[in-house]
Amino acid sequence: MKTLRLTSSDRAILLNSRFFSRLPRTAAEAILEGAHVSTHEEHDTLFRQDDPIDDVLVVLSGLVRLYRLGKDGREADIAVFQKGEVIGVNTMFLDRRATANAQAAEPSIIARLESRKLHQLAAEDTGVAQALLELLCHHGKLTEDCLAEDRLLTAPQRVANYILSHCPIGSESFSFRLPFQKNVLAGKLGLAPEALSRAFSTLRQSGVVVKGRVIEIRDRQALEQF
Amino acid sequence: MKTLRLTSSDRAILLNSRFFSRLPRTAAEAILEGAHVSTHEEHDTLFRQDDPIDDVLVVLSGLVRLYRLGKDGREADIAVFQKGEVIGVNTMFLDRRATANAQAAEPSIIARLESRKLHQLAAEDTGVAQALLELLCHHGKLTEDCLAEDRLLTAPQRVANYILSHCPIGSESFSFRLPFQKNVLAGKLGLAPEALSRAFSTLRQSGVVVKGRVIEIRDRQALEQF
DNA sequence: GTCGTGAATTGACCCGCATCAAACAACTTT
DNA sequence: AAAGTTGTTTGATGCGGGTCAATTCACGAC
Repeated sequence: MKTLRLTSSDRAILLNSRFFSRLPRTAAEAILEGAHVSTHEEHDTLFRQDDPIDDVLVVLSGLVRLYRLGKDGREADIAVFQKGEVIGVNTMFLDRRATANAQAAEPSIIARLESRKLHQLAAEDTGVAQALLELLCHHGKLTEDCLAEDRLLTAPQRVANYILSHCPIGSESFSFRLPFQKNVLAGKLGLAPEALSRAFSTLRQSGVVVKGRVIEIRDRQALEQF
Repeated sequence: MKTLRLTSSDRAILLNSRFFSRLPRTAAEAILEGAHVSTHEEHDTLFRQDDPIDDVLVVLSGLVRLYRLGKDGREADIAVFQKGEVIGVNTMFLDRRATANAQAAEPSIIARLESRKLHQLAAEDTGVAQALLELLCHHGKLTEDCLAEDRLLTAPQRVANYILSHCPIGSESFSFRLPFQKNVLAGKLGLAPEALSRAFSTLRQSGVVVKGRVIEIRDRQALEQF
């Protein structure tokens, strides 16, 4: 891993991200001031549970998995972050210690923002605070969704849900490419890879065709009522 | 359900709550201005998923269960709120629609704060925003904890965890009274009531004695390593 | 105290998914 | 083309916990 300054394309990615685009421009600039960039290989650990955290991370490219460890060493994914998503805001307002482990799930480029500075800006500028509030609410909702899905849905239902969430409204049949390995998807859905595979083959009878990373949906209705 | 103004003891409960105590005093006063109170019987519904929400709720007494419904009518608890806890902040910064159902799990008294006003105060006063940020981070962490527990721990382990979280540090044996029905605890832990019961009887061999709502712990060590 | 009602427990059974092992497939490497 | 390497699928098996039914228990009303 090496640390660099931001390139102009890095800046562009950041400024277009969901979070930055809600930030007052001056604040966005101020935060970018102290930003650095690091590159990581697959399986690199970005931080570990209970580590003291001084930076907020933003994924510029690649994929980051956030997970907790059980006593027996098993891993439970809490969240998966893609390009433009922000990691570690929670930490900033708690005790500054990570509540989970973060690991690159593919080769990744990560922007690191000083959380002290961001925290301070939030204390000075309600626009910044507002953006953070929206970000946290959004994260919170995703986690809640996840929890509810775990408790209410079977494996094929979760997968059907995931597929539908990638389906443009109105279209009856369509196809898309998984944004990451099935491995990672399984973790995100709280499944073992084998269970994901079996779920896909169950869904075949509802018009889901899987070819490598490409998912094709032939009958949206059937999926919805699964 | 009937709606009233705040009594002075209501005010006291609010001002001592985790959230209000972090609020600038003037802001706290301002919010209390427009506050109302409602009383509810057990099983009363406070709001339903997708309902438009105009108030943030604070539990003055009793207990509120937040849950989602599955297609088949099964319920999955997202969170349980006790005295002094705040419900519906997420909603305020999203699309103002409830992401879950809320129901009184026992006879309850609820304070209702105008979320418009709170939102506005947050936009004017970074102190208010700060308090909200901390609140959201805290909620977020609890939900994450829940998700991780669901995925990593068996029923007896979750129960052991719950018990330990109520154990004052340092004491080797102690006892406490469950703050709500086992029913509710089961839901909170993502278990059927029967599973909770079985978990308790599994833990008996580790020195846990259950008498009605009172839990007695004889051997903390044994619990921790479960 | 007795009674009655809802909560909690226990037993029997079954389903979903984790786990382990092995076969396959898609890519690299040589 | 052959041999790894890594990701994915398939099969066999076992455990955890959900569900249904039947008691038993706890607690408030009387």
